[in-house]
Amino acid sequence: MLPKATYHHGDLRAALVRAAMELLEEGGETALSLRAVARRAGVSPAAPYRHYADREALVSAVAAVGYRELAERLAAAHPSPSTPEQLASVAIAYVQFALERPALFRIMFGEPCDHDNDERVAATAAVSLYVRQIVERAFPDADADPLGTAIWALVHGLAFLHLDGKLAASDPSVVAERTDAAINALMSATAANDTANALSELGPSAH
Amino acid sequence: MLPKATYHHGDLRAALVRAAMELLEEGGETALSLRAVARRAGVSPAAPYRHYADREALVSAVAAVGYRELAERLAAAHPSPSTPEQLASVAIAYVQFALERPALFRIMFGEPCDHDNDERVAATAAVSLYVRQIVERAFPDADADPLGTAIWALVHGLAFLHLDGKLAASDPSVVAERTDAAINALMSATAANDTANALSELGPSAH
DNA sequence: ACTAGAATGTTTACGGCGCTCACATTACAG
DNA sequence: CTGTAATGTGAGCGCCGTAAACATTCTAGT
Repeated sequence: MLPKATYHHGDLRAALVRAAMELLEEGGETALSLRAVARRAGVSPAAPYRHYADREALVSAVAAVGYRELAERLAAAHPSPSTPEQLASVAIAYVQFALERPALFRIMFGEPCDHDNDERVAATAAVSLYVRQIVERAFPDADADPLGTAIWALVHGLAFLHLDGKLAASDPSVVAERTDAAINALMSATAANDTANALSELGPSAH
Repeated sequence: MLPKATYHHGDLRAALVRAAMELLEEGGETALSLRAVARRAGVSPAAPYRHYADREALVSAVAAVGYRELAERLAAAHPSPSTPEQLASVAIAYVQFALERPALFRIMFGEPCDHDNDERVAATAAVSLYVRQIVERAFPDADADPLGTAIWALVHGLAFLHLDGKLAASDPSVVAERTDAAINALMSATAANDTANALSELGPSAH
C-alpha cells in the first residue's frame, strides 16, 4: 500500500489523520497545516478537501482520536476505579497524558470546540460519562453530577496549569504527588459530606 | 493625537496592544494577525517589528494586560477574601471572566507560554501569588501551597471546561452555582482536615 | 544652531498558508 | 461497456509572518 503508484490513494481519509497525528507529535501544533499533512500523505494540497470540509474538520478528527486514546490511557490506569486511591491513579494518568502529549491535549481542549462535528461531541460526551460513572461507583451516596464535574475540573485544571508552566514542575513525580494530594483533598471532603448526610438523614437533595 | 498627520506615531507600542485587544474581542483569536493589528493602528505591516520581535511577543503583551485585568476583576469580586463565601465569589468571578472574554482567556492560558517574556511570567506569578495569599488568609492552618494549587486548578478547570462547551451551560447563573458548589466541596474538605489536624495536635507540617 | 546617528515607519518581496475552481483519472453501477 | 460519481491534480487568489533596503524624524553632542 505504500508504493503509491496508483492515482487513487485507497484510504486517504484515515491516512490524513495519521499524518496529522505524526506532525503534531513531531513539531507541535504549528506544524499541523493542511498542506503539510497532504505532503506527508503523498498527495496534492487540495486532496484533503475531498474528505474534510476544512482544516478545522481535520483537526476535530484528530481531537476525536485523542479522546479515544485518553480514554484508553485512563482505563489502563484502572479499569473500573471505585476507591479514592484508584480514582487518584486515574487522575494522575489524566495529567500525565496532558504532559506527555501537550499539542494533542491542547487540540482536544484548548480550542473553541466545533459543535457541528458529531464525532467530536460524541467523544467528549464519552469522557464526561466515564467520569460520572467512576464517581457513582466511588461515591454512591453523593450527587454524581456536581461531584463528577468538580473532580474533572480539578484534574483538568491541574493538567492545564502544568501544561502552561503556571505550576513549576520539571519532575513528573512531583506532578503526580501534587495531583494525588489535590484529589485526596477533594475526596475527603466528599466523604465527610457523605457521612454528614447519612447521619442527618436529610435525603439526597440537600441544599 | 488621532489625526496622524505625523510620520512617527507617538506611542505605537501601546497602540498596537490596544488594537490587538480590540480585534481579539471583536473577531476572536483568528482575527488577531500582526497585519490586521498594524492596519488598525494605521501603520504599515512591518512597523510592529520595531516594537515586538514577532507575533508571539505581541500576543504575550496582550496576555500580560489580560492577567492584570483578571486580577482587577478578582479584586472587584472581593478585595481581600478570608471566608469560604468570599473565596467562592472570587472563584465565580474567575470563571465569569473566562466566559465573557474567551479569546483573551485562551491567549492567557491556552497557548504554550513564552517563558522568555518577562512581562508575561511576572504577570502569571502575580496571579499565583494572589491565590496563595487568599488561601493563607482563609485557611491559616492549612499548607497554603498545595491547597492554593488545588483551588486554582479547580477554578481554572471549571473555566476551561465551560469555555470548551464540555459542560453544557447556557445560563451564567447555573455556571455560578456550579462553581460555588465545587468550591464549597473542596473547602469543606479543607476545613474538615484543618479541624482534624488541630484536634490531633500534629503541628503545622503534617505529611 | 548644526549635524551625525539612533529611532521609527515604509516599501517591496519571499515563501507558506487555507481554500476554490476547472480539469484529469479512476471506480463502479446499469 | 459505458456513463456517472468519486477521488486526486494544478493553477491561482488573498492572506499571513517576516526580512531587507530605504525614508523620515527625533535627539544628543558640539
